[in-house]
Amino acid sequence: MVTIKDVAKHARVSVATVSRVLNNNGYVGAETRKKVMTAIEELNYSPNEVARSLYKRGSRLIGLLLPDITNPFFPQLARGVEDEAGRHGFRVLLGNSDEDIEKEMDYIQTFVQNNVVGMITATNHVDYDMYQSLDLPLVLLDRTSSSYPAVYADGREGGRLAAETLIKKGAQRVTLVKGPAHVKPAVDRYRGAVEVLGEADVDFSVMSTTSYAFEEALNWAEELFKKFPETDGIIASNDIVGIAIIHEALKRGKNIPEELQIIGYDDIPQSRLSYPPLTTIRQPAYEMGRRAAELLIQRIGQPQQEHRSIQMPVELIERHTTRKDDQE
Amino acid sequence: MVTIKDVAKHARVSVATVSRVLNNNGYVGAETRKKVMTAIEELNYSPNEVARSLYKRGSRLIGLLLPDITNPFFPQLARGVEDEAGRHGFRVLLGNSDEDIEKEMDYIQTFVQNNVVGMITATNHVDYDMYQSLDLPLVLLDRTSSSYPAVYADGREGGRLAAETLIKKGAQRVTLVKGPAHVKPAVDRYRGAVEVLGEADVDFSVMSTTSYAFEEALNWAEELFKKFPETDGIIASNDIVGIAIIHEALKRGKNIPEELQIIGYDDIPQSRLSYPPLTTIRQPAYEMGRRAAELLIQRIGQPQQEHRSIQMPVELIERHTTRKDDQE
DNA sequence: CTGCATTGTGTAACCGGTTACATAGAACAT
DNA sequence: ATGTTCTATGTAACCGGTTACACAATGCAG
Repeated sequence: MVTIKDVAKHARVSVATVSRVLNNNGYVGAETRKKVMTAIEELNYSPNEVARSLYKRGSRLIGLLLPDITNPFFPQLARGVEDEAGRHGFRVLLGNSDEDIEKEMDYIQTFVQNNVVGMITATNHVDYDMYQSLDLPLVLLDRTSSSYPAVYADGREGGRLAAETLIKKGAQRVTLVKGPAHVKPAVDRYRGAVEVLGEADVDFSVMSTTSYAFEEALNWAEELFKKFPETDGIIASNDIVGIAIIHEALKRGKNIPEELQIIGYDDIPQSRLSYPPLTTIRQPAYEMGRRAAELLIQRIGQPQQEHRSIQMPVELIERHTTRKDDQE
Repeated sequence: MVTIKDVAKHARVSVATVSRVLNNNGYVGAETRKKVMTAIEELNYSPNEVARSLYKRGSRLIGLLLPDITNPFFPQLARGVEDEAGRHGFRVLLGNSDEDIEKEMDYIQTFVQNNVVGMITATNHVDYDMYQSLDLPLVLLDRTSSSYPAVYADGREGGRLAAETLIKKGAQRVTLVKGPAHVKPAVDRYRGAVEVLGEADVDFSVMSTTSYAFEEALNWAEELFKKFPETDGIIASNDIVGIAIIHEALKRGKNIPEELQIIGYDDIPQSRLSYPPLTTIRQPAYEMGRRAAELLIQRIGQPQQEHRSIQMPVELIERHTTRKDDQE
């Protein structure tokens, strides 16, 4: 490994001078600068980030904690933060918590041990000691809290929008699929939907599910049709179960959207690929990730700043699992 | 931040002693050990990984370079390596190359700057200087090379298997979708399929595509049916375009699998969710990631070892876009 | 010509760990 | 009793950077 000392020796200057040209601070003579530059070139030197980080007490790393990148909603968030972070010279240390506190704490410890300069986390547990005692810039992503800045989409509004849409399009017996109770955004959108359904002139039932896992999505769908065979409008807890429901409905010979309307949540990329393509409530995932990184980097610059949260708009993406306007 | 010095002071011993109890090496008296342990507890101390890494010239980080975690095949690889790495106390620094050499080189630099102890990479460019001059344990994932150990699935065999299956099930006019030319595994499976199709008594045509992106998948599908409306068997370049093809076929009123059979590649989780569920060639992605991490960690232990590659089996997953055996 | 500010460069302390080496007491062998 | 080995602990060098500080040369004002 070629170190700053090698460069210094090669250029016949001190390490301090090399460091100064690297960081472009302090005084360096034009002549000297050139010598150093060539030495760096010739030795193909690149500074050790670890050493720098030790002295500076801060790396160029950002910790990113997500529930599970295997769920197609999250890779988009991740790319958003990664791309924006990269644009500012930061890199991402990624952790999947699987919504498990143990893992979450482990990762946070790792982040701290590696001197990350900030953290972005999609957690339901900001109120734990672990976070409280952290004195790092921190931004919540896809989650909210009164104590930290956050970037999130309005789940309640999303839930309302889904329910309103279904009602407006003439669904009479709505089934609302409720996501896992320990996942905050899932309950937000559930509540939003219930608010609207409760006020409207429709029958509705709720089916609870306990996970978003692919493997179980088809089971939820099957269970749903067993319990509520007469339903003519389904609000899925997310696009995955939405797509699973399309599958199951088609299997049972239901006509979509004439007999049965379905509306998903998230607008993951594959929801336009289903047939019929899934109507859904879009969360701008990539953009959310990007904004979170932006916010974090801003706070790394001025940590004192009072915190600002960003609520992103949700949006109805009308595809073909809902009817063309069926005004009452 | 609480450092080893604070602990030492608090326990009235030297930093060396604290370090010795932390690492469980050297001699430490029972009494002293206890004192140190309590001090650690009381101060809630956890050692700074950066400092350790500097001295040891090696962190507990592994660099993982993937094309794009937004493509659902890769998150599974990523989880495989992450989980296995975690089991051995390693963490993952993730980079998305987008199959772009610039980005790839940037990430590699970041990895070495951060003293990663090893790298796992899905690259088509192992032969570049960047890699040659690297003296880190390195394993290829989902790619091959004669110079490095690799974990990959047999693409040629997968292509053959897909073609054989379609032929055996009675397809007469096969369309083979060829993936991007610069992605190695894509051309392997293409070649495998061509081998079999060339020998068989069927007509076949090839349609070239230049990306795996979601946004374009439907366009490829549309183009395919325009160019080859009479096809009765399609080998998709991966499951995403497979699913897009199902969509387009259904839209055009084709009966699947009676009129048209489709076979995908990868077995991403969502391919069982399509309707009809997609028959596909499975690559054991999670397991591949896991094995790659395993292999890498092994090599970190004994770097001299001559390198072993692991070829994982591909497997036909018969779902409902192919017919129940239609023996000739 | 003198004094002060500006420019250029080097020396060494520092970041927070690990470990080689020194030192000393205890245990054991002869 | 003495030498040797084992156990226990501390001191200080080291990892590869950054930067405070010291010092010298130069420029410029008065």
